[in-house]
Order: sequence, then structure tokens, then C-alpha cells
Amino acid sequence: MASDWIAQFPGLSRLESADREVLTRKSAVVAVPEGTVIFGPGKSPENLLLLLEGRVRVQQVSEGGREIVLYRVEAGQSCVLTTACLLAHEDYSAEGIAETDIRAVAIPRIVFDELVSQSIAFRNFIFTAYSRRITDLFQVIEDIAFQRVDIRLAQKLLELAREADQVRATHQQLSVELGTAREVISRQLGEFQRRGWIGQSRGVVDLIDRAGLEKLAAFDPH
Amino acid sequence: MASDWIAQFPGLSRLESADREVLTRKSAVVAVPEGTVIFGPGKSPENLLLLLEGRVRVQQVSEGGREIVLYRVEAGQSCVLTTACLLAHEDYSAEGIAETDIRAVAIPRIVFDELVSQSIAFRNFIFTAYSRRITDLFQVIEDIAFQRVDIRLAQKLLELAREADQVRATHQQLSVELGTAREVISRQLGEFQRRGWIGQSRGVVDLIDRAGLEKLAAFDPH
DNA sequence: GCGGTTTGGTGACATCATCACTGAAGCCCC
DNA sequence: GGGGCTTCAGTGATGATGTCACCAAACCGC
Repeated sequence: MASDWIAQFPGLSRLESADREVLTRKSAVVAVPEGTVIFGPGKSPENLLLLLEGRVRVQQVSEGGREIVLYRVEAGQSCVLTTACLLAHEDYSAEGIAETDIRAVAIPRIVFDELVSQSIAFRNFIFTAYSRRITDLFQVIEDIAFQRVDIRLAQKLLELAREADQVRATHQQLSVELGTAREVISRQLGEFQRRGWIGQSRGVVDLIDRAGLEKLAAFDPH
Repeated sequence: MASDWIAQFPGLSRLESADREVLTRKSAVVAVPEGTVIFGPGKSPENLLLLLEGRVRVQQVSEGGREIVLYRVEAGQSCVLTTACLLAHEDYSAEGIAETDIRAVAIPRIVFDELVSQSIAFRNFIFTAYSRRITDLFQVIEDIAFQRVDIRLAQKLLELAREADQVRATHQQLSVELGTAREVISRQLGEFQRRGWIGQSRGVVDLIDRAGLEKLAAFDPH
């Protein structure tokens, strides 16, 4: 039962059977309720987490109390940021928050080290995950530095909505997604509404005209 | 001769002698002239570089042609970004440029893998380096998103000047350092000059009153 | 010296951030 | 079910930053 989860991680499919055995025997499946702070300033994690179900939001918190979302860890991915914490014993100013109820595989530090040492497949898994996160961070930097907020907001709404045609988020929360101010979000959403792209009610944005949003999201000002 | 370089990397001091032997025997000290593009879009590196002398600038280039400096790799540090490339075979939109003439140890992919597998000290070295870079990126994101340009410019001038009291850079180059526009730099430097903090000539900023710059650099608007 | 290129300066305007304040919508609690 | 509180959203004024257009000065190669 509990040993079947490896199939959910494509990057681990090439793991040899001895390593699979170590991984399943020495790690545990844990449940974490929505809203839990998984790691954060002054809270080093003890385990590497591989997400089976749910989503983790990683965000940066500045001294001034301002926040910005860096990336999300989805089911089937690993929260590699914690490995850097794990091995470098360094505190980050970033924090990871369970955005939904979560089921995850918790790999203790010792076991992580053992697997990195023994298995080339596991190493590839870890370094590939790092690679993805760093790419995410590069994209965040580029967007913040060079992209207009209306375009970024349209993209973010489509991303957060996924299949649904509704986003449950306050203007404040959306401003944290983009690292901007609430007032900016309010005004931009007002503009989107005037254009008939969205409807608004307290804590909710309804996507009425996806095509309109998509056109703006794909717009290249250059 | 060529085997003494390990002493220059504090993180490698705990390497066991067998691993030291592998590292020195299977890697080569290379020289790279200033201006060389070490890695970049469509140019995957073949080796992990440990810098003995010189400096590498890593910057992001966007489609619109705009650029921003992400961080620098100094002597005594490793260019870990390349390890992610190395192992994940992924192309980055970032590029690494030799900012000075460089001497570096080039560790082939195979040897890197062997060492990661065998040596816990080497693993710690690598993951600690990752940790530092990610921290750097977090700081870049926070600065771009939340910090005023004048403060960031003052900080950057002091950083680039190091011991010297002069920075050799055009306004254009400084704008890339901060991910902003040249005009913004021109105006801010004009203001710094009016305040008597700096002097300007073509391609050069002279630091006249470090204390003034330092005060602004340390200023917390919150 | 001449002509082209790079670098820097500046005004006008657009976009975004900040501040201060208002009112509306939900919630609690009796 | 009507206060009172809290959260959420809207908005004007103003400052900071980004963009565009253009010009002038400094440098470079010949």
C-alpha cells in the first residue's frame, strides 16, 4: 500500500529496487492540514517532502512585512528548498505554507543523504527539481523587473483559476502573488471588469471572458 | 603545484584524502579570458567550475533584450548553476560571463557525479553553494519588488567600488545591475552628484563622500 | 579634423507605489 | 435581527519609477 507512491514521481521511476526499498522503508507518509507553515524563518524542516496530494506555496517575507509568492510545489514534486536548508543548515527568509490539506512523503535527512550517495537516479531527481525551482525564480525576477502588472495579473488569474472559471482570493492576496500593492490590484480588476472580462464579489473573481484575459496575458509590449 | 588549490575552498577542507586525490587528478585548472561567455542560452557547460581567480557575472536576458544581473561568483566559490545544467540537461535563459580573466578548476560531469556520490563533504559543499545562490536570488527579488532605486543604487555603487573609490561603469551597465532603465540611473546619479556624494565622468563614477552613500544605503524607509 | 558611435542629459508622459480616507460586506454575539 | 467589529474594496492626491523621443557631448577610427 504505502509503498506504491513512488509511481507518482516520474523522476523516481528509474530508481533501482534496493533504493526503492530504502526509500519506502525509511520514510513515512504524513498528512499536513491546510494553513500549516512547513518551513520558515526560524523553522528548519527535518525532512525532505515529496508531495503526494495538495499544494505548497513558497513566499518571501521582507522586514517591512511585505510578501511575494515565489513559486508553488504541486503534487508529484519535491520541496527541494528544504534540502538546501537540510544540508546547509541555513535559515531562509522564505516560508512554505500548505495551501491545501497535504499528503506527503517525509524523507529524513539521513535517508536523503544515503540516497543521494547511492543512487544516480535519485541525484538526478533532486538536481532536476533544483533546476526547475531556479528557473521559476528567474522567471519571477524577469516578470517583476520587466513586465507590466496588468499583463501579469491576467496571467495570474488564469493560472490560479486552472480549470475553474472562478478565483477565490482577496485583492490583498492577489497583490502578494505579484509583489505589488492592493490598490493596484483593485484598480486593475476594476478595469478588467469595465471591459467585461471578469465579475467581482467579495473575495472572488469570476472569469467571464477568458479570451479577453488570454489576449492580454499573451500580449508582448515589445 | 596544481594540487594545492583545494586549500582555497574552505568548504573542501574536510574532504578526505582519497576524494582529494580524485578531485585533483581528474580535474584541470583552466584559464578563461575576460569577456568569455561561460554558459548561456544554447551553451551548456561541460564542467563544474571552481573559481581560483577572477569573477563571473550571472545575468538574466529577457526576450525584449532587457537584462538584469542576478549574482556574481567570486574566487573561492563554485558556479553551481552549472551543476543543475550539468545534471538536468536544461537550458537556462541566464548567462554567465567572465568579468575578469579567470583561473578555475574544471570538474568534468562524471567526476562531479563520482564525488557527490562518494563524499559527504563534497555534497555539503555543493548544497551550501546552492543555498547561497538561492538566498542571493531571494534578495534580488525582494530588492526589485520592494526597495527604492536610489537606495539600491547607493548599495550597488559601494559594492562595485569595493576598496577603491571609483566605479568604472556606464549608466547603461548600472541600469542592468539593478534591472532598471538608463534614464533612471542618469537622474539618480545626477541627484547624488548635486548632493556632493559622487563625481562623474564618461564611464566612471567617483565616490567622493562614501558616508553619504552609506547613510542612504542603510536607510530603511519603513 | 570629420563622421560615426557611444554615452549621457532632459522633458513629457505613462505606469506603479504610497498615503489617507471612505464605505460596503460579512461576522459575531447578544 | 440589530448593533458593533473586522475585513475587504474603492478612490483621490501625490510621489517614484519606467518609457519614449530627442539632443548634446565625448570618444573613436581614419
